[in-house]
Amino acid sequence: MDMHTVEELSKVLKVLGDPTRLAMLKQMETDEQCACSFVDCFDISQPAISRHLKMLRQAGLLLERRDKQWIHYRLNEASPFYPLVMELLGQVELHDPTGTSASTCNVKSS
Amino acid sequence: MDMHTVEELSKVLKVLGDPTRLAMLKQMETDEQCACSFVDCFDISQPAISRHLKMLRQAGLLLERRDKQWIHYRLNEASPFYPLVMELLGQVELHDPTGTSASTCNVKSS
DNA sequence: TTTCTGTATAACGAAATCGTTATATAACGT
DNA sequence: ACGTTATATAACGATTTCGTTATACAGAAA
Repeated sequence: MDMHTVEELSKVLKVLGDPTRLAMLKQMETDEQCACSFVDCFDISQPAISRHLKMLRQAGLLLERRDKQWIHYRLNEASPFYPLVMELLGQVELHDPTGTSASTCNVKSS
Repeated sequence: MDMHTVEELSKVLKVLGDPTRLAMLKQMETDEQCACSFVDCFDISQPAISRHLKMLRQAGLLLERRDKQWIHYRLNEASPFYPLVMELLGQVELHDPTGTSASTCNVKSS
């Protein structure tokens, strides 16, 4: 098991401690996601989504792949926090992650 | 394994996402701690310590035991987040949790 | 009762957070 | 070139966070 300093770990937990970001990560649990899918899925503006993605990226939790004009994000399996993130996501219920999801959100299937 | 909603989990992660609170929890990992020991251990004021403890209590993570004028806090093993907290604490390095600990902090032993 | 120690709360300020709208940039299609 | 779509950044405001100092409360001891 990898060990972390209090500073490192608390920084990551702070990033995870937002319902929108946590729900975004949940959507990336199994597949990569296009940034635009988050815009459809959450009832916040596209710039707000973009900033959340930036925070997740800066925490080292995400990798991106550009395909034409779309940018696909996925979990960074090489992050020292990847095991932790996966375990947390495993404890997150599906359906309507934030109560803010639009009807097109692919996480809400029930 | 217990499951949590995104809302619940993100709320707890937010509480955990502060270096002082995470270090406080680390000190309670094995033993209960008197509130005053945190005051000695961190370079912030007593009221600041008190507010951090209140947040941890309100998140359901702590239980308290009054003994004369001292209040001893310990992890709430009945919290649905207790297993998660313990696992996180297991990934936290000891020594000088925040870089802010005073020389009397009992966590820094090396 | 007064005093001391331990803890909590009130009131305040600086900085961070998280949303918005407006605008810029990148890549595609016509 | 131009318009459209996808994404990022800038600028701003409301709210939250986290520290402080001052004060209140609780219990012990003189």
